[in-house]
Amino acid sequence: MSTMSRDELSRVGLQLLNTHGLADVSMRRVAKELDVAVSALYWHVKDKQSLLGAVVDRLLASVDFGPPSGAWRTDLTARAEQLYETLLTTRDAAELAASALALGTGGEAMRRALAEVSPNDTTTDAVMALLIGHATLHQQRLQAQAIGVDVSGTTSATFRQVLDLLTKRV
Amino acid sequence: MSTMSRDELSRVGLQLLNTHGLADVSMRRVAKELDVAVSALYWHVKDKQSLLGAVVDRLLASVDFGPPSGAWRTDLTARAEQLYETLLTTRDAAELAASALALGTGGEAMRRALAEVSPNDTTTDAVMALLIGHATLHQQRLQAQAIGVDVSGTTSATFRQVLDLLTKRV
DNA sequence: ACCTGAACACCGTTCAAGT
DNA sequence: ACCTGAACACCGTTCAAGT
Repeated sequence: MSTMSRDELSRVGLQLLNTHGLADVSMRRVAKELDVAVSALYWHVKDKQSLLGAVVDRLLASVDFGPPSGAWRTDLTARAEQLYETLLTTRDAAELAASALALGTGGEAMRRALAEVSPNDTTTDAVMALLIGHATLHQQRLQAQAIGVDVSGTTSATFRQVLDLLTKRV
Repeated sequence: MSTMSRDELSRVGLQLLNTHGLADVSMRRVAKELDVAVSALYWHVKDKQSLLGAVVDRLLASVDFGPPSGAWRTDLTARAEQLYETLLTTRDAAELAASALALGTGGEAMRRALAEVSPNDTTTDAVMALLIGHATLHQQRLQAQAIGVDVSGTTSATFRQVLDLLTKRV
């Protein structure tokens, strides 16, 4: 009677991600939140990676890109920055997305959104890599600053600078 | 009498990484390999992340860069490709390095090696991001191909192409 | 079709106690 | 200084059994 579904699982998963971080998005935690047995989850979802993939997809679905303007450089930059912001804004989202992408269990919407306004595949790949890589590295700054630690010698360029370098405008 | 040391731990860790993958580099597994109690490890190492950081550092120490030639584009490309190869050659190395870099627990040698031959910080940051991002995404291809699954719509550009795009040669 | 309960084989970390 | 043993609080996954 709990109307449990794959969609419901990813909702709870995303909520746990936001409030407690990736470490707390466990099968047991999600089950507890839904007040069901852990084993019940496996009826709706293949395994944990598949659940995490659904969480990434739900997160990406919340990003609203709007229609392309026609100027690819503008569109690509705008979309990349929107995605970058989402990855940094949501707790542990960069790590989550990276792993989903690496395992092929989610996050395809990201690549699709970029490919739609990209002039060619190589550029799409480059922006994807930059996005994932820079977001991953940015974590260190946040982490370090939070503890009040020396931050010199770590990633300092903004995503925008790096993106401009790639699209040849600097 | 077992000559256990921080260095020894990272040696065993790297060996486990190569032979069994990241999932098997656990405190308990390393302890078993050394034939000591798990708790003994905590005398030599703060926690698991610190052990993994030491493993990354050991891996990077095995890369031999050679002195700079003077032409930054050549040097930067060469070093980036060497690092890229290392990340792809060693099992789960991309994921491991990404997490160590993100948490600030290891991998600084990577950034140092690139900065040494890079014209400016923004370029260093860009190459770092590309390196981590592209290596992460590349995993999907390997994973997918291993299971004989459709690989279209995934990262297809080589690291070299993407790197050339960044250093403006295409 | 959908869910429970119990079990299996693991985790990281702490800490008193030993030598 | 360095290590053991035991405990604590967790994991993901499977599977017979229930409704």
